[in-house]
Amino acid sequence: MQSSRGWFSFMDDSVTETLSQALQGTGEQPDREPDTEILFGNLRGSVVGLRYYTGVVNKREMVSLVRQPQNPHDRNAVMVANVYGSQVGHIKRELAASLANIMDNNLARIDGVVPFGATNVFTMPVVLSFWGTEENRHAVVQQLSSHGFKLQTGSSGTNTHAHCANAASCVGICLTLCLKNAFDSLFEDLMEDKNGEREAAVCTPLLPHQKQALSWMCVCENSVALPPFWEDKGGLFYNTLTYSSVRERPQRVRGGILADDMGLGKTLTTIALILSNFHNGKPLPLEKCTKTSATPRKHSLPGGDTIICSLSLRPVGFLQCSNLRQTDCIPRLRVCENSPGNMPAFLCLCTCVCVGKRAGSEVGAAIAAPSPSPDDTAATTTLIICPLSVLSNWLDQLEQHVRPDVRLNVYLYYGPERNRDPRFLSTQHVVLTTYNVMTADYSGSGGPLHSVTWLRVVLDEGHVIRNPNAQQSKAVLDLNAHRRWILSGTPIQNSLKDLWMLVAFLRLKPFDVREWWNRVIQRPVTVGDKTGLGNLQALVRCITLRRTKTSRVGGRPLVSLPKRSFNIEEVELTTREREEYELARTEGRATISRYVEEGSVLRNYADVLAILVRLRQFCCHPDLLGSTLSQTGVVTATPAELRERLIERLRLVLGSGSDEECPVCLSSVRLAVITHCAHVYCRPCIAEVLRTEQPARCPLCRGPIKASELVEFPQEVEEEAGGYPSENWRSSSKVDALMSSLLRLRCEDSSIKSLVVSQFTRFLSLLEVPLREEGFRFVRLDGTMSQRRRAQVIQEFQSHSPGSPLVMLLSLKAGGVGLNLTAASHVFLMDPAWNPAVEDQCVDRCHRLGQTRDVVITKFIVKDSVEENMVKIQRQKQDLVEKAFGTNPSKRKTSRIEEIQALMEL
DNA sequence: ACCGCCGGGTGCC
DNA sequence: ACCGCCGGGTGCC
Repeated sequence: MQSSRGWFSFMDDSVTETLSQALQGTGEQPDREPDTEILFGNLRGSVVGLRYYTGVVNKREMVSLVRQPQNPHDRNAVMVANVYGSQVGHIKRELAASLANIMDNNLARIDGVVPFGATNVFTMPVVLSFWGTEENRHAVVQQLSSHGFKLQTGSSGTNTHAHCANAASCVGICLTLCLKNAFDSLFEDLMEDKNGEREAAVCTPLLPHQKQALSWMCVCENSVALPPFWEDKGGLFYNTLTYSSVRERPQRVRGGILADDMGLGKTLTTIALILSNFHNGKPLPLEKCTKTSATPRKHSLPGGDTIICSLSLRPVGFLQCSNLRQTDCIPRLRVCENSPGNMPAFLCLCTCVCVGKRAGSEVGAAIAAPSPSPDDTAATTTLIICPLSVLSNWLDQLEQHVRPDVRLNVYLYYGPERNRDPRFLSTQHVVLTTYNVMTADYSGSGGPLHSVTWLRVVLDEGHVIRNPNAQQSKAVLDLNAHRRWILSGTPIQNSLKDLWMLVAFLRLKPFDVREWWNRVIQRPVTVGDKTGLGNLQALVRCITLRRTKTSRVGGRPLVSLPKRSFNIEEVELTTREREEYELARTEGRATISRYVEEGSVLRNYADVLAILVRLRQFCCHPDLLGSTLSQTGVVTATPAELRERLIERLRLVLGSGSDEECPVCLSSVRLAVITHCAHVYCRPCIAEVLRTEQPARCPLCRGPIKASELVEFPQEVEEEAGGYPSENWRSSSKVDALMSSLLRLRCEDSSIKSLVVSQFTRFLSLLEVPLREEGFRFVRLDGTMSQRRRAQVIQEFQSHSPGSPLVMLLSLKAGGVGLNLTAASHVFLMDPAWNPAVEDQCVDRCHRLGQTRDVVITKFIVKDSVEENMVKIQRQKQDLVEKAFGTNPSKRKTSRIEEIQALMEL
């Protein structure tokens, strides 16, 4: 198995290099980032005053330098500390004077390593490495030499420099593309070293991979294993990366990152964990309800705060606990065989997972508490923090998966009337709240949630805390808990930097301190150091469990989803529509072919795009064009006016919900910006180009571009209010096609729900009219809606009650990846997208765990139109993406022009 | 610190 | 002796 050989050993150099580049990320970097730094050189200095301090270091141990401007003896003082932050000594005065200047002016970052002499009594040597940007190199060298110090610039320094420059130059090409691959590789094979599924023989309603996850989570919570890179060296604990050692056993908080793809049941697994792994590996003791609550188990979404609160304290469910019989140290699930028939799945899970060093055969007392005991047994409550949008999902799942005749106290800490008494909160089994509420309470310090010592804190969608400067991140770090979990389908979104916050939250020593993370992991990986990559992999491996939908457990797919079938339904335009369409197409063709002849397609890209969008809109409904594109006869205008108009036109194109693709990353544009040459990119992608190319040129047309000239698009374009009054409304061939499908479906089986998807939100508005006329209950979900409204709509749609909506009008890109629309089993894609992946993603919202019916996808394509050509191009697209690694920008440029020609049949 | 530095004691060999 | 040399006291910033 590859994993046993080190995960990257099978890759050749170029792949590794690409990977490390990918991991650098693309986001803007506000503060000084290690990514762009180069090594100026090294300098030997000495640490003095050792005898006055307690901090000790090992041979080769890394140390940090800390300025002490307030030192009464010398305002230039530079303190030397070990990995744990204990002071070792000071930098000798003369050198400190020079370093202070460099540090105070941010000219370089200085790393220290004690090469030998670590046991000296009075002074010890230290090798200082100076890192910074090229423009500061001279100043640093100057500053040092003016004090009589000379940097040693070994060959290693220049190598690193060359590597960085090289890496930077090709970063822009495939970044977002290989980012996904890179992260998947990072998490690849993580299962191999995890505990296998323990209970394959037992038929339990937890799916195998969920049992596996539960088992893994229990091990993480109960195990006393050292964090990665630590060794027990006879009483001392030694870190093999920083060479530091400590007397007390280093411990990360028990927990980790459950990074399974969405839809694999992270929520359910977490609920199982809460119920099954309480103190000392025993299940959560729950009192039985004598009478089952007769109150309706329905609750509303967090729409009205007060309603929520009134619902907040209620028995959610039940877990029957049998006596624990623990045989050995293997985690063990036992399942009630005589569970009542109507019990949902997991409720039958009735004993526990227990991990102990070596347990006797007796129940209870004989279970060896993992030593040393990790939990203050006074802590009993699990705090779950999630985005507001999934709050209701947690309530649903708790309700659904916990047996109704047992009392699990779940308190929804939300709304103005929430009970802020920490004593009350700590008597609950589960407290559920949102990041916003938690952050608002905290406001810099304290708050009720920070007054409780939690047994466990669970961060749902934990990637939301990836920005360490965000208030919610700070608040989260300050919570007191014995065990900490991060649930996230996308633990790393943009770059390796994202991982630091998660590591810090898990208190993975010593990486919870940014400096050590940067020095030991992030910088080495960024400059393409293979050892660094290996260390990163080892680190991730030990705190993360990640499976994707395509992962397999024991040779079987993780989840078996219902079948899905895919139809293309060709739509014939009426004679009248055809005439109008051909008119527009002929006109567009003439314009574009002129551009092609002139070789100016890319320079007139905005115009070309507008023509295409117009034709695509026409295929849906002639009224979609609206008055927006009344451009005829190019009146002479100043270049500035022209530019302004082009930008305006593109704004319309993007605002219409059309799915434009970024030429750099070949994915849908994210955080769209437009250059003054009218080409649209993701902001991070073009930022990378601007950073690495001097002078920067537009990747498409090679025209000069400037950061200051980038124009941003509004994230959400506000839709003009008001639907289309039925009087002025007319139908179109495509609308008719949809309506006849919907009517037929309703006739066959009135419980089938459908998603109707379009890129054009205006088209969705048009569709409301016939839906209403035919008496369909429907809801609508698009990007302009507030989170709260979205949640309401989803809840309404997902409901199985008789009057619930049968149709959801969905804008193609609305909603995050977490969207769960399993109530629908039919998907109607009204218009083709540039990027087939976006369509797949959309279909996945109903074709996912929880879907019970076969999913039927229908794509309406107007025959003999631009849409048909788009479908052809979509098929070729996948190839292009796969080849993109080896493709240079100019090649991609030509393929883009070819694409447009193919669309227009030129 | 098995050093360097400081400053007092000392002064041919 | 306004030096050299010796040896004890001393020691981060």
